Amino acid sequence: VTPAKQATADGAPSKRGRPRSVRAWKAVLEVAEEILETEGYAALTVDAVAARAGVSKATIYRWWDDKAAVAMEAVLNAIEPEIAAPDTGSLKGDLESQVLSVIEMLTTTPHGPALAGLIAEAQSNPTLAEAFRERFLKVRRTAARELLGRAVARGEVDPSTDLEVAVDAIYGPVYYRLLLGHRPLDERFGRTHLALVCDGLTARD
Amino acid sequence: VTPAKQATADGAPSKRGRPRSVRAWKAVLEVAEEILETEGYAALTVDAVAARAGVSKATIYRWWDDKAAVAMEAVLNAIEPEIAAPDTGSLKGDLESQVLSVIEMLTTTPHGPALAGLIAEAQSNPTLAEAFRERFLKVRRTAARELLGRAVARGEVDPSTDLEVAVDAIYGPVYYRLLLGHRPLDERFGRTHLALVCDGLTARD
Amino acid sequence: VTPAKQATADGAPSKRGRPRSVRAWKAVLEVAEEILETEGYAALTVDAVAARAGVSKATIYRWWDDKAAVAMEAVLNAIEPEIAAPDTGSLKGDLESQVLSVIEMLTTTPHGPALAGLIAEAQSNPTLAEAFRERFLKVRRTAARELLGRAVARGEVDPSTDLEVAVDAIYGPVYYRLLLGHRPLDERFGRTHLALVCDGLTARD
Amino acid sequence: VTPAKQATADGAPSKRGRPRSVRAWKAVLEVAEEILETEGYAALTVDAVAARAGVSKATIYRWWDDKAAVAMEAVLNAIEPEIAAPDTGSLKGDLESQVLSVIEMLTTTPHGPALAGLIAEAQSNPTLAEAFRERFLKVRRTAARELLGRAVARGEVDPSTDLEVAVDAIYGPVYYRLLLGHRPLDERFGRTHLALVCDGLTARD
DNA sequence: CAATAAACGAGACGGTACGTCCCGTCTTCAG
DNA sequence: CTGAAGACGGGACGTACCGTCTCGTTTATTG
Repeated sequence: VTPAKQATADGAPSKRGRPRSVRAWKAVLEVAEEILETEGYAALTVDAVAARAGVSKATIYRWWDDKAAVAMEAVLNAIEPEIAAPDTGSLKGDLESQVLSVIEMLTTTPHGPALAGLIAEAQSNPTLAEAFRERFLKVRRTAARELLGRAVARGEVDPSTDLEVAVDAIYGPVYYRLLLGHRPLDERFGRTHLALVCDGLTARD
Repeated sequence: VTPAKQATADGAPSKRGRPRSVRAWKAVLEVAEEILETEGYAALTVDAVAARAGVSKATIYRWWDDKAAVAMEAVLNAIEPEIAAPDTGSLKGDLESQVLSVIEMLTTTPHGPALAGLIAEAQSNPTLAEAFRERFLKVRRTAARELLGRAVARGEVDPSTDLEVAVDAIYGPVYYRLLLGHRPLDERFGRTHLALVCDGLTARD
Repeated sequence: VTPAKQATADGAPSKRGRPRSVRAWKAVLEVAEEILETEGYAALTVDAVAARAGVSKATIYRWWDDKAAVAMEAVLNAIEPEIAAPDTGSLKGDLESQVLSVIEMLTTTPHGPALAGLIAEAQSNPTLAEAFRERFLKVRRTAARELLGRAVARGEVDPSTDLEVAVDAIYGPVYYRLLLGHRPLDERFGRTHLALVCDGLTARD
Repeated sequence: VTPAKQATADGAPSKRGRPRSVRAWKAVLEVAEEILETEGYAALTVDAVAARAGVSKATIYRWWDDKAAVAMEAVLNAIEPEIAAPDTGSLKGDLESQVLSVIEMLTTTPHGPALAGLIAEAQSNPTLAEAFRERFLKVRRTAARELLGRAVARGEVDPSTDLEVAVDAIYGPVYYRLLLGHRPLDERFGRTHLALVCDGLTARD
């Protein structure tokens, strides 16, 4: 994970001057994550983060555009590594392996509400929206596309299938339930949903 | 559409004193809609609505719980009637008839961003979330369920299919694209998406 | 004393809407005066005034342009009535009566440092400077001019004397000592100084 | 003019290590003077001086206690030499020679506002106040006292006159007009004012 | 001629106050 | 008794300087 602002335009940190404080950087993200997890996105204020982290507001605004940027980095920092997509030998196995673990992350950890808060914020913050797509969505959609690519190679899925639309079919309903909350987002839903998607994807032969 | 608050606790309007101003009620909703459509949810402030509508803030808060309630009613007021779901004789026809018109509404009118703003707000406002589900989602999901019911009756769809999950499969990707914006939400997407869902729903026989 | 900002442009308070809170108005000025007297001008912050007065910052900024305006009104509120200028029958008597009491006010009360702080602030705040001249200086200089007018009428002072310059001769050295602090501003100084000025003013016949 | 801080505690500059940069010292004072003259005391920030002078803030704070010290040295650097007090043979002549040139300096050069800013700052900075008295006021008051001493020697002024009070009578009104701005500080005022003071000082015989 | 020591530029840091904005509530008067 | 007007307390926002603190980089003097 890289910070939202770089010391220099080309992305390489400046070698001159006092180096960025790693302590401050870590403290900000830890506190932000903690607030997000315990009190939710609405309770995340820059003043609170600064106070709890023992950091000045100026330092926060030096490195992040606004509180949304802090929130996103805090969330990504806590989540990112877990994009596992093992090859189980079948489309259904691959899908369940990946999607059920995403659902578990969204519901059994505090990251689900945090991500929802981020997506909410993104509705009125184009910069955050773009960053979210680039740094969160992209890797996950790519992973899903790879999984689908394997299924195409195996002959399970018709090669003419639009994989972007397929990825939407897989993840759309998951985020739909996360954000709208009309029905529980649980394993049972995940399995039923994936069965339906699988049928759709493999029915083309 | 009924206002969020009733005049008295028992739901019956008071008979004494000055009657409520219909002018104020309409003006508030019109101005709110106008702001939502031209400047977006973030620019919708209660002060602005009150000033432009020539209405006092107290009046707004007398009728609505908070600005989110005003926003929701304004949006619903502008959208609601259009839940058409004609019987075209086939699942695919019914789905396209309904979903493509929803997509058109979300993208060619200013209601899409307004709804997205509302959903965003709902992430930190449980009351709004519940009201949104009850007053916006419910009717649309019911309409979709009816359409699916007809397909079951026709024998196109297996009776054991979980229709709630099917509705998620239909609408989830649409709102996913609306809220995340990673890909265009257009007719082309709608048709491809619905073809996939149709295959999934009809593959069970 | 009138507030720095009026409810309406013509100076008359608006009759519509919630009236200005007298409690808030008084609390702000009392707290400001208290801080000025105990901790000095530099310690006077809008946040501190708001917090101690139980008033929101918005309320302060609604009625005063900036903290300088609050400070000035607080100081004037505490000082103003005391512009006594009794007719003692002689120029020297009149001068001592007025100037020695001004010196006493400037040195034995906390108003001296407060006024010095105000004059300091006025160096970089033209609005405050103008208000200070209008609401503090003017009345005092007018009182001094009247006193000199009586001396002219009595024949003690030559009628051709420029009274504005005479007022400067009287008060200039007092504020000079107040602001520069190179020598004590005390009664002894006042008497010696006034004797010199008197000689100058009465030497013209 | 000597800098506010010395290299070592005993006042002797260290002989080891890199010597102080004369370039930096000059650049700081030049930039400070320039800002004072063009934008005023309020616009004088240490960051701005450092940036424009191509000097680090640390260097500024190594040589001066705070920005007030920089400002004072910059002002003194620009003004100091001109304390001329020629013997014209009469009190009035000497006074006009000295005071009118001071008034000219205060009004036709940018030093007047700069000095006013310094005096303002001194109200909340005792160190600056003391330094200002020692390094600016003292020499000028001494020069005035010498001028008065000659008048006493000549028999124009009574020997019992308190010369400190006389100096206040001479310069008090000048700084009073500079700082309060209620009336123009011009040559006309200077001549009228000095005539009055002269009358007072020579009326005692 | 290296080693050493101090001053240098750059610029990040904690801190504090600023003035603005919006929320949801409260208080008056007019109809 | 409602409604417009508009002031209120609260609290977050993002900005601006302050004076301090690292860094890596000169630049003289010392050994």
